[in-house]
Amino acid sequence: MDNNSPELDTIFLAFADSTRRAVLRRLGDGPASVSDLAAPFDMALPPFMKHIRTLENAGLITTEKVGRVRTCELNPEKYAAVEDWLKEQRQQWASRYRKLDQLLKQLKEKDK
Amino acid sequence: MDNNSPELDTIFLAFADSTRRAVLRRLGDGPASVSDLAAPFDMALPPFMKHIRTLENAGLITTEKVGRVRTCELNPEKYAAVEDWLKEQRQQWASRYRKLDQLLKQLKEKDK
DNA sequence: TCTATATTTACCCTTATGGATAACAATAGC
DNA sequence: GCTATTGTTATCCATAAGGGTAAATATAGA
Repeated sequence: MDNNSPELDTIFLAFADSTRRAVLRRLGDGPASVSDLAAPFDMALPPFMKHIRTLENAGLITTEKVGRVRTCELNPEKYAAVEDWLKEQRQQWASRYRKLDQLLKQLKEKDK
Repeated sequence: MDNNSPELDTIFLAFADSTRRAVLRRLGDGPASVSDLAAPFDMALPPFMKHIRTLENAGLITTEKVGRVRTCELNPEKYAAVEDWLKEQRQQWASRYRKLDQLLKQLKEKDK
């Protein structure tokens, strides 16, 4: 993925908020309705819905409305764009900095 | 790292801009002065310096001024916070979604 | 010392973001 | 059919973000 990518903009911006990160974490346990997701937060529903829309626009979650209830679900595939970008960064460091090899190994070690 | 982390806020926000991502990419080739970094962009220096400060505040780069010239250098260690966060996300998916095992393997495969 | 270079400071402007409220659907259940 | 529940729409507000210009600073070099 090119650095000049509106997709990366929206994904990273979506990550840059603790409420949204907490929602993503919660959705890791499985799908949930908007009000269930909102419950832990001291925030009115309309602004909370904006966070949901931000996550959806970034492609990090999908939502579907059935009856009154909108159910949200994690879309882990989208994380691949971030993984790819980070991977490219690491590869570039490796090609330049010899002394960073150790760091690279440490980072990879954590993935295991 | 906790989801409720101002550090992650600043790091992800720093990533959420194509100019800043391009600067990071460039710094992967080695240290550079502010004006050298700014050269490829159709942007005045003062706003460009804001990007530099954003990256520095996030801890993604370090800068040092010697004489007239401020030299910027990548600080790859800081990327570990992001790696850790992504790793935690993946682990949570794995504990819940059986069918995501395949995706996990694909993501790890890309790291090699 | 004069001058060109490399920022830096001080403002200004427009748009985006994160929050709030109030009022409006739309559907589930009795 | 009423009523409570679950979103949604419409505004509004304050602050932050990304951009600009003009002028100041500081040092390198002739």
